[in-house]
Amino acid sequence: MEETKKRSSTAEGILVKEEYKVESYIEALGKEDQLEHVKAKVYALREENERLKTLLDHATKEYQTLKMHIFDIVQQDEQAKKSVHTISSTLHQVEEPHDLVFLSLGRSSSVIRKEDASHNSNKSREGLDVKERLALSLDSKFEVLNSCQTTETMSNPSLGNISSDSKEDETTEQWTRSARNLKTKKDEEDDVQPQTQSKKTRVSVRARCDAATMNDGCQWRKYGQKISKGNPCPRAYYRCTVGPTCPVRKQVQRCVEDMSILITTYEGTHNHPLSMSATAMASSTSAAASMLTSGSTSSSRSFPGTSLIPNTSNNPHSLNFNLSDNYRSRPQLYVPNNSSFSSHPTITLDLTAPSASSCSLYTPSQFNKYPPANTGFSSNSTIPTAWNSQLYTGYGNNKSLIGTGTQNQEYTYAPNSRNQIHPQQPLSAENITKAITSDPSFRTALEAAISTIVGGGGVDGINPGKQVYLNNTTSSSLKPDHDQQGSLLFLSPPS
DNA sequence: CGCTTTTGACCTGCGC
DNA sequence: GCGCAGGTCAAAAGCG
Repeated sequence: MEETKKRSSTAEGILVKEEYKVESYIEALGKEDQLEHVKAKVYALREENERLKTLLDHATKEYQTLKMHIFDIVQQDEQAKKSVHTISSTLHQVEEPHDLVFLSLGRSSSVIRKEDASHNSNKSREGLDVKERLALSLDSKFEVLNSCQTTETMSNPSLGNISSDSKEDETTEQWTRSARNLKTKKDEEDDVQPQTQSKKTRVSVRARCDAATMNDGCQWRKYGQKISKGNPCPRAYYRCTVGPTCPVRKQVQRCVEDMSILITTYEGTHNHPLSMSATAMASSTSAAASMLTSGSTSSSRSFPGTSLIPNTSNNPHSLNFNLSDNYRSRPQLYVPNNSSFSSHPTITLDLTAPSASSCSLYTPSQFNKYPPANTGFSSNSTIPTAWNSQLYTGYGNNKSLIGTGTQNQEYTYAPNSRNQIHPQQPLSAENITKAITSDPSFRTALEAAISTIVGGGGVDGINPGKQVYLNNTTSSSLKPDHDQQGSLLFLSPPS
């Protein structure tokens, strides 16, 4: 910026000198026929001067705007940390709260402006001349349960008791034990071991793909294939072959409802460096898995969860998704509690959901009721094209879900015309928020997603000049229309 | 020849 | 204990 200013002032000085020289020259010659020619030259020089001034002004404005955005991001990053405490304190005040976590990513100028009135963090954005914005927000909303919810909650020890970490830990442990249905002592010992835990936690990615498998940047070797019940399409089992001892495996199966949808389930932790594209996928899935594991276990206990990224590497390129028009759709996170997930908590990133202005939640019975949608994720795609994903996580018998969409109106809940809540959530907002805010890999993934969007100027529909906001706020709301509590991880779509 | 894929057998967990 | 389903193993086949 300073350099630009210097160059501009230098140019101005040169112009003034040249003007002076020319005028002197005219005087000396005294030739009228040359006067017009020289005047035109001077005029042209003045115009050039004006253009340079305009350029300088523009550059200065852009510089100020960028400064504001950096400030915004830093501010919201701080608020993200504060929100954990806010959520915690709110939970202490509200008995059996109904929690709602928002996580938005996408161009969302209108969304942001609508919520500006209630979100302090957005105040600084007022008056900014921004045509397009990328918004990444992390909001938490809490709801007081109605009587039905309370009954439901009381029947399930894993719900509601989130007023303190210790209580949460205790109830989560109770629920976990219940879900495991009196597992053996050996299993309990395994729970302490991170690797075992990570092995049990899975991240599933639903995406449209014509090829047999998604090209996620890793090398895989097929080691088995099975026809699973209820799906005529065989399920293929792959093992990571990048590292000789890499324990990561994935299952690939076509969706029975829509054969164009490929469901890829990852399990395990890479113990070797990954390519950038593989790291992108690994980080996103790892982050999702970390969320799941953070929400399902004691906060005092830490384990890596299903980390698909190498243990030893940083992942600055995580979530390196290619974006198409589908990026306008919000990623959706689901917590299915199918019985099949009881021993394998699974998060599903659904990259097939269409763009939606409101959100829906899904029960496991609705798990397959996805409407056809275009994600642009094809056999040629290296990475899913958009944060157009839905994330399911599943625990035991507690049917729950985190998600958004429009597909299932009967589950629609929209306190803000876009929010919905779903019954029987084993994950509390506190857990999710904790997980998100405390998990560096998730932050890394989101940040990388943003940088990808911003940096990927050539991607379809993406304006390289768009700006990014991190929005992390907390608010409260009542949701009396729902009879069960739930958590919603909401990645709002761009407007 | 080496690697990958295929495929039937085997193992394990869970529900009845 | 039995049957079922999911998951894994490993030998055989295929491929470049």
